[in-house]
Amino acid sequence: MNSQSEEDYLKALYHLEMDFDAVSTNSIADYLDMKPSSVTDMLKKLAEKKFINYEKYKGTSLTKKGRLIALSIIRKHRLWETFLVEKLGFGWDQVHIIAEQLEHIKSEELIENLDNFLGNPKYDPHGDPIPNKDGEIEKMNQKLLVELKASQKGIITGVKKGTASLLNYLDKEKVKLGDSVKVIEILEFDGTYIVEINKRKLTFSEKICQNLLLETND
Amino acid sequence: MNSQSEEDYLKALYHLEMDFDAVSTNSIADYLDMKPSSVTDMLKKLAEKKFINYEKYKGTSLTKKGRLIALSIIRKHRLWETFLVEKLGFGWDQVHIIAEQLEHIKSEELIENLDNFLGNPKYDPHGDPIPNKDGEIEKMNQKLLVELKASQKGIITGVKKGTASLLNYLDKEKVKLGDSVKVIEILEFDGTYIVEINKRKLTFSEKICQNLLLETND
DNA sequence: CGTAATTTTTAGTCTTGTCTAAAAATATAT
DNA sequence: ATATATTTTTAGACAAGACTAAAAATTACG
Repeated sequence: MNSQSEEDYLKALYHLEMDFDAVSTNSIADYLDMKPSSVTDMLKKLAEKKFINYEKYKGTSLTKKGRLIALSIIRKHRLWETFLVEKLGFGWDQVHIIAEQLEHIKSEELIENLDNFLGNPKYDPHGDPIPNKDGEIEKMNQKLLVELKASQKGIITGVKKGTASLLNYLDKEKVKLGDSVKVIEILEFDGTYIVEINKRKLTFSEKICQNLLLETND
Repeated sequence: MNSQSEEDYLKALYHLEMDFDAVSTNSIADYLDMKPSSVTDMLKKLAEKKFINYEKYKGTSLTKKGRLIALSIIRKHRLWETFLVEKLGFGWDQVHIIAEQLEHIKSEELIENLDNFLGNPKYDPHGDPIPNKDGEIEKMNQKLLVELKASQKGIITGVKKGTASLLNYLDKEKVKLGDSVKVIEILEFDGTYIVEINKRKLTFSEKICQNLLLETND
């Protein structure tokens, strides 16, 4: 049985691996709001249990075993969020903190029954996909940024043919493939998109949005 | 904010106070399956926080403040049990362990929304009363079926402690908590009760009648 | 290339909540 | 009423998981 703390670390690792290739000790510490020394201690423990590949000073990554545990926590989190919004009438912005607690409840049967009760939803109220009990996540679709509406999210996968120069522009703006994009606002006047990437607000013209490819989940 | 462990102690105190007047250190240790020395440590801490009245070697009792916390945990426990049985299809006997985890989730709003979602139930699936948010427990006119005379009525609220197997029997007979019971006839010879439940006539042995709890209106 | 800055790890401390072993207080029984 | 048994508390240890401060490794820069 894994502790709540171990589960939090594995979940953090999973989320950080989406954004960065090698996950550094400091980035985990930032993410979990803890000191790097505490992180090092836990990484040793998780490596001992074969949940992560860890080499001193070299960063870390989840093993298959570790990833499955992370996905099972994410599954629980997103199912509980769905429950809180769909059944208990919470707003989608209120549920995260409560789900952070509920995700650690230990019972296979509970989560399967909850899943059925909710009608086996594929996405949570934030639009994030819910892993199935084998840790599989529905493959996402590719879309242009211009097809997204406010508050929707995607991951940058590339640019349309013949627009290689766009990549240079993105590079200059420190935007990389794999970066996560969230639409904050779309200006009605000229179709300009205001988006958030890596915690920074950026403004994209309509032309850019017509050429930027994203992976989304619907 | 109280720790899970503190909450477990307060809940134990509450249950033990029902059965015994003075709650001894050893009885708490037995109840929680811990060593008496650990209990002493925690009692000091709880006394410090004014949750209990504690005098060395003299036993302990809940303060008003402590009792309210205990009741709020019991409220959560029983609401979650109701949810698990009514909504997720768990059996009566499976829900206790899961509810022991769920009862420690911190969120006032969660429990109020859950209460409403469940239709503000007054009794949990075991027939135990659910305290309201002010810690008040509806005084029950709880009787055993065997105390009723012919033509009297009641609502099934549960079974006596230690007779969980009776629940299975009732289940098999399609009798649920909340069902209304009317005594049709009591056989003088062996005390067998003939009752009507859901428009069906059923026969209960005297032993069953001695263990079946009902809510009556007198 | 070598020094400075940054990142990561080590070493040692602290808190919470448990334990064991032994001492102290209380209860029981002749 | 005193010796014995039981209960309760104290004292000290330990594990988990966090922290601080300092050392070591890595990275970045002039």
